[in-house]
Formats: sequence, C-alpha cells, structure tokens
Amino acid sequence: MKEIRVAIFEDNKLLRDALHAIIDGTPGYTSCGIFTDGNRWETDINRSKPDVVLMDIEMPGLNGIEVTKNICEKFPPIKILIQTVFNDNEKIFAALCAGASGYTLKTDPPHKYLEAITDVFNGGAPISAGVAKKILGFFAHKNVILVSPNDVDYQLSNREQEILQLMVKGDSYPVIAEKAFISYETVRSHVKHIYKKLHVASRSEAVTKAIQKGLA
Amino acid sequence: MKEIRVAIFEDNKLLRDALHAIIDGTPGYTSCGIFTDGNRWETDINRSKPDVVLMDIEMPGLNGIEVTKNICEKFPPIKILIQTVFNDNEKIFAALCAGASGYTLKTDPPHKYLEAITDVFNGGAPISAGVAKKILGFFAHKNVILVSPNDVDYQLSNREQEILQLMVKGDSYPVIAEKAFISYETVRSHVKHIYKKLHVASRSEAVTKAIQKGLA
DNA sequence: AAACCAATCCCCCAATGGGTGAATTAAATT
DNA sequence: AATTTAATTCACCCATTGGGGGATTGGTTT
Repeated sequence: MKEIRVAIFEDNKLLRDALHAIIDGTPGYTSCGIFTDGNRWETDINRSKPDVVLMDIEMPGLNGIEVTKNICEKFPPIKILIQTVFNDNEKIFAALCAGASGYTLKTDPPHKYLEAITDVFNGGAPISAGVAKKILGFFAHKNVILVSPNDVDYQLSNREQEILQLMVKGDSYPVIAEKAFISYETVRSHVKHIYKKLHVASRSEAVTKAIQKGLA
Repeated sequence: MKEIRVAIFEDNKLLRDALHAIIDGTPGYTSCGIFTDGNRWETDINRSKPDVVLMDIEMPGLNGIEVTKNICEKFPPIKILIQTVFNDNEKIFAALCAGASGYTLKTDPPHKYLEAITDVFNGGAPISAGVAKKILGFFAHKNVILVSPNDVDYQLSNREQEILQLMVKGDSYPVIAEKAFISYETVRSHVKHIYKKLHVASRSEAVTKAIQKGLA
C-alpha cells in the first residue's frame, strides 16, 4: 500500500504546522510540500507531485479557488480537498465550481481530515456536514439551475463570443459597437453569424441559449 | 429523549417490511406510518404525524419527487430522506430541487439508514457517498449555474408571468398573441408592464433577468 | 488558384419599444 | 357605499432596434 502524498496550501502558520505534523505523523501519509500561497502553484505541484492537495480558500495572492481551477485543468489526476471556514454562499459555490473533489470545514477534527484525504484519494467525494447542508439549500431554494453541458460546440469566433457576452448583458447594438470599437453595421453582421451558428432567429433566443449552454 | 417518528413511502414490499422491522426494532425510532404510494400523502401525513419521512423515488401514481415537493410545502418542519437506487442525473437533480433534507442509497446498510434518520432529525444533511460524488460532478462540469434568489419580488401578475415565459421561449409578439388568445396590442401592453416591473428596457434584458432570477 | 472564413460595412423593411390613452372588471381601501 | 388601485384588454403614432441579403477585404487553408 503506497503512501498518500499530500501537499498543503495554507497561509496560517499555526494551521499549516498542525496539518504538517498530523500528516507526517500518521503512517500511510506523507506531506510532500507545504506552501503559504498559490503564487508558484505550478512549480510547487511539479516538484512535490502530490496525490492529494489540501487547499485553503483564503490566501494572499492567488486564492485557493483560482489555484484549484488551475490544478484541475493542468493536473486532472490530482485530487483537491478544499478547506473552508466561512459561510459565504458565493464563495462556497465558486469553490464547488472550481472542480475540487471534496470539501471539509476547518473546524473538523484531525481524524476527519485524514479520513477525507483517504476518501478523495480513493475516488470518493467527502463533504462536511455543514457544506452538505449548504449545497442542499442551494437546490431546495431553487437558487441553482441545471444547464445542458456543451455537448455541441457552436464554433463561435472570439469576436463573436465577445459580442454575445455584451448581448446577454443587454447592451444595444450602438453600445456594443462602442465597446468593441467597430461600427454599428459590423456588430449586426457578427450578430447574424452568431444566430446562424446557434440556430436561432432572434436576440432573445440567442441570449437564452447562451445562458443555458453556459456560453455566458 | 423523544422517539423519532418515521413514516415510510415505499412500493417494494420486501424493502418496506425490512425498513419497518429495522425502525420499530430499534429503540428511539417508531414507524408511525407505512405507505405503498403517495396518492393519499396529505391524509397519510396528517394521521401519522412523522418527524422524518423515508421516501422512495419510484412509486406508482404520484412519484416520490412530487410527494416530497408537496410535503415540503405543506409541512415544512417534516424532514424527508430520499432513497434512491439509480444513476439518472436528471432524477437526482430533480430530487435535490424537490427540497428533501437528505439522500441515501438503497444499497446502504441498515445502520446507515438509522444514522441518516437521526441526522436529518437533528437538522443535518446526510448525503450518501455516491450522491455526493454526483453533486460535485454537476458543479465541476459547470452543468449548473447559481441564480440570485428572489430577493426582490417583482410582483408580476399571472398573465405577465405567462407572457414572460413565452418571451423567454423566443416567441414573437404575434405568436404570443395567438397562444395567449389576446391581440397583438395587448401583448405589447403586458410586455411594457413587465419591463417596468423588472426595470429593464429590452426583451433580451427581460429574458436574462427572467432566467437568472428563476422567473422562468 | 480556389475556397473558405473572420471581420468589416451598407441598405431595405419588419419587429420591437416608448408614449399616451382608454374601457372593463375585480380587489382593496377608505 | 364610494374611491382607489391594479389587472387585463385594446388602439395609434413614431422612433429605434433587429433580421435578411449582399459585398468587400485580408488572411488561411486546400
């Protein structure tokens, strides 16, 4: 049975040292890297080669959510366990979307941490009670809607995506023209191309599709 | 310490009897009602007065999701624990939105059930590992978007909501007029009122707001 | 060289938005 | 009981916006 290599991102020295001690002090776990911020995450990850990353959300410089997003993209096999203290719905939601594999509360006792680490390492999805309650709250209060994934690629050009964003925002063509530094007529031309690619025939349909397909 | 009153909705006789036996056989738990479908849910709930409901999703007649929605609306203090077997994302998502307090897999062992019942009774949100993984998947793959809750009530009338739905669908005014059995001019009149109430000035803004505020 | 596409621009006409006004009905308030 | 408020219905005028077709340029691919 291989040891689980754990990297720690945590700006609080006390917590950092405590985690380090717990992980290195428990058979089956090794702390392979301890970092106080996410500014050099890429080299940090490359050198420490962790199986699991313990990620603090609030850190100086790049925050934990950004770093999580980046690691998930560049190193998909690495499991990330986010640690959170706060009750900010927006932040929890953003953290969920970043693509981590589990969420624990900092107030959880050490043995819970170790359990969670093993759990994510084995492909599980440990979620602390408090976080679970929040997530169910999201759904129960209908603060969340399901969008069909990008099963189809609409092949919008960069410029077209840009225009589409502004359309979703509700900007009129003249306003879009100003913001994009092109003429009114050119905006309209882009819009027409967008409609063709999205298979829609009006602005409102395009906006609906953009939101529901996650293009905005 | 009060006993926890548990009602069971489950169409499978074997499972139903097993649950009944486990719950009544464990100190601290009483099964106060056992039902094979949700068709008479309101009288069932009124008579059995449960603290916690074990709800099967697939039942003849009214399915578990509908019944859950109804109970959550009419009897908010009652906690509902949904039991699921299948892997259908859509169904799990619908179940989450119905407003239940917890989700267990039917494959979980009995002691897990009892734990989950106690957990929801105490305000927790037990989520089985498999369901947790699915939920994180929703968020990680961005198949889900956060909508600001109805923090403000736009006070749209029924008719206006109806028109707004059709606008979101992308119907033109003449088409909306046909579907709503009113004249073109009346549609326009409603639309203007909608814009005033939503504080927007164009169809696309109205559509965006409708989607993001959950009005559609 | 030909075909393609993104990005730019113009014109015609239909659809949409804002203002204003008004009749009927129902509900709420005084 | 009288008044007010709001919802629903309809109408007209007119300016702005939006949709469809067409066209040019420059760059890329075939």
